[in-house]
Amino acid sequence: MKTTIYDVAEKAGVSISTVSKVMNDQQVGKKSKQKVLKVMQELNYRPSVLASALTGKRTSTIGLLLPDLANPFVAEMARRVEDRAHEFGFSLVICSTDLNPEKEERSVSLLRQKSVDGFILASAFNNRRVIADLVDDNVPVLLLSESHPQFAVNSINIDNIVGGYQVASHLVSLGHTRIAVIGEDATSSQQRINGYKQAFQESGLTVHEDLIAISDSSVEHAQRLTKELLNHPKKPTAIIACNDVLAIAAILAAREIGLDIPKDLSITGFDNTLLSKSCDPPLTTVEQGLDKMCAQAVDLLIEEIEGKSTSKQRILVLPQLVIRKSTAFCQD
Amino acid sequence: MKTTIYDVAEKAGVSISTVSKVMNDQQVGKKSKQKVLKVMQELNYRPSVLASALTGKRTSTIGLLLPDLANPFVAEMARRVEDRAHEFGFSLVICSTDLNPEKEERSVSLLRQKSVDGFILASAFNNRRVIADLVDDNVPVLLLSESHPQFAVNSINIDNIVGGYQVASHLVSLGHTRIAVIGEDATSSQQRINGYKQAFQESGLTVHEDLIAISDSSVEHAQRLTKELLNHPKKPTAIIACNDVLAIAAILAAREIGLDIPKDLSITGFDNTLLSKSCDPPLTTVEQGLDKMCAQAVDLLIEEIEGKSTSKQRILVLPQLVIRKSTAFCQD
DNA sequence: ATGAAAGCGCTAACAG
DNA sequence: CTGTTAGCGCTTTCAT
Repeated sequence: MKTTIYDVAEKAGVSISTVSKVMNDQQVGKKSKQKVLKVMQELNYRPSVLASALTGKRTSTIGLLLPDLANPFVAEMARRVEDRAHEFGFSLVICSTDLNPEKEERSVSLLRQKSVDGFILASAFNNRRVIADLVDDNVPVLLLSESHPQFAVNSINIDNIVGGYQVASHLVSLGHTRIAVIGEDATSSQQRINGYKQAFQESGLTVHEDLIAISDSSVEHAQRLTKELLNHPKKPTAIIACNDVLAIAAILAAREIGLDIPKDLSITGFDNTLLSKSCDPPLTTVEQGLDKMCAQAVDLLIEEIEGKSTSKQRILVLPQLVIRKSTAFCQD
Repeated sequence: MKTTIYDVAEKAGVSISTVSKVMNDQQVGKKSKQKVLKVMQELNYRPSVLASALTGKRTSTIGLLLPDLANPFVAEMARRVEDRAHEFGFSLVICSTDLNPEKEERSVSLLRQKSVDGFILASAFNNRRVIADLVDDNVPVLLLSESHPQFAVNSINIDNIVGGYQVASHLVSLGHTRIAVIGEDATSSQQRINGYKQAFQESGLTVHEDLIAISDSSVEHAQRLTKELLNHPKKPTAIIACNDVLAIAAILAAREIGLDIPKDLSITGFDNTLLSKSCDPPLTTVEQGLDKMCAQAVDLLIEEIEGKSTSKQRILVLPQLVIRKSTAFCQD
C-alpha cells in the first residue's frame, strides 16, 4: 500500500492535521515538526496531488497545446516552456492538435477533466469557441505566439507583421519583384503575409494573390505547392516561407526542379531554428527571442493561476532578420 | 461552480450511484440511463478525473521522460507516442531530464505524486536506482530506445549494435581505417560504439580508444570535441556521430577548420531525422522504424497498466543504413 | 434496478 | 499549538 498521511501521523504520534500543517508550512510546534519530517523521510512519504487537488488546491499542471510537437520549432518552444514551468514546480501535459478544431476541443476538454490549472495555447490555435468557453469559465489561458484579439487573455507574441515586412523588404532591396509566399493556415502566417503586403505596397509593387499559397503542415504538400508556384506564369524569383520547415520543403522542391539557390531562386524562412543554420544553403530567416517569450509566458500564466495578478497583458516582441546564404540579388 | 455528479443526479431525479453506473457502463434501467445521459448533456457535465482516480481508478496519464524535448529526434518520438496514447484516451506528461540523474529522480518523483499510471523512459535514462524503485513498487515502466538489461521491464529498442556495425562497415568498405566516434553518455551511444568496434575487429583493424569522444548534449561541446579529434596525431578520415545532431555539429566544426565533406572527411549520423535530409551535405545515417516502435511501446505499457498482460517483453528492431552524400571513398 | 453510506487522501475550519 | 470533523467528487459494496 502507498503510505498516506495517516501512516505518517500515526508513526509520528500526532494527528493528520498536524502532518498536513507541516506540509503546508503552517504554524506547528518545533518538536512535532521535526518528528513529522523525520517520519516522512523514513516512510518515503509522497503526498498525493490528487487528494490535495480535490480539496481545492492546484494540480500544478499546465496544459500546453500546440500544433505539432514534431515540428522542431514548436518542440523548442515546448522545451523552454517546460523548463520555466519546472522552476515553479509545474509540469506540462502536452497535446498536439494538428490545427484541427475537433482535436483542439477534445484535448482541452480532456485536460479540463484532469483539472489542469491553466492552458498555454502555443503557436496556433484555431477553435475560438473553445477559447471563449475557457474565458467564460475563468480558466487561466495564455496565447503564446498566437493572437486572438477578440479575447481578453494574456498573450505574448512576436510582431509577425514586422517580421513579414522585414523579409519582404530584404528581398525587395535585392531587386526581387515577383515574390511568392507559402504559409500555413494560422494567424501567424496570415500576419507575416500582411507584413509582406505592406512592404510591397510601400515599394509600389503589386501583390499577386495567386502567388500566395497555404499549405497544410505536411512537408509533401508544401513541396507540391512550391512546384506549382514555380510553374506560375509570373515565375517568382523568391519565395518567402512562413517558417523554416516550409522553407526547407521549398528548397528541396526547387532543387528537384533543378534550380540553384540562391542563384536562381531566393528563399527565406522564419523562426531561426537549428534547421535554418544547418540546412543547405543556410537560411535567411527571422529570429524571435524565444527564450524570453516562453519564460514570460509561463510567468504570466502562473501569476494568473495563483491569482497574483488580475490584469491581462498583451506583449509584443520585435523580431530580427538574420541574413544567411539563401537569398541573393535577383538575376532576372 | 463546476457541475458535479450530485447536480446531475438531482436534476435527473436519481441517486449519484446511478449516475456513476451509467458513466461506467454498468447495469442501469433504460429509462434512468436515457434521463441521466440527457441531463449530462444539458449540464455539460465533465466527471472529475481527480475524484475518480482517488477511488482507485486510472488517471489515464503517462509520464514520458526523455533527455531533451528540443532534440528533433526526441520530439518526433514524443509526437508518435502522444498520438498512440491519445488513441487510448491517455495523455502525456512530458519531462526533459538532460540526462541528469537528479532531474530524472525529481521528475519521476513528482509524476508519481501526480499518480501517473505508468512511465515511458525514452531515448536515455541514467538513474538506475529510480528504475529499480519503480520496479519494486510495481509501477508500470517501459524503456523505449534505451535498455537496462538488469531490470525485468518491457522494452523496445533498435539494435544499436547492428546500427553501429552498419555505419562502421560502410566506412571501412570505403577504405577508411582511422575512424573517430563521437557519442553521448547514454547506453545507445555505447552500444553503437560497440557495433563499431565489432566491425573493426572483423576487418582486422585496431580500435583506438582515444578516437572515441563522449559529448554532453550541447552543440558547442560536440564541436569542440570534433576539433580535438581532428587534431589527433592519427588524424581520422571519418567520424561516426552517434546521432544526427552530433553529426551536424561535427560538420560545422570540420567546416570551420576548412575541411570539405565528404572529400576530406566522411561523417555519418544516426536516427535519420529531418535534419539529416536537409543539412549540407545530406547525411549518411541510420534509420529506425520509429513509428512502429513508438506505437508498440504505448501498447505494451497500457497493457501492463490495465493488467491485461503480466509477462514482459524485450523487443529489438533492426535498423537500416541510409547512404547519402556525407560519406565518400577515403582519399588518404 | 436503485439508493444509502463508507471511504479514497488530503485540507480547512473549528474547538479545545 | 494540536486534534476533531466535515467535506472535495467519485466508486463501490451492500441492502432494499
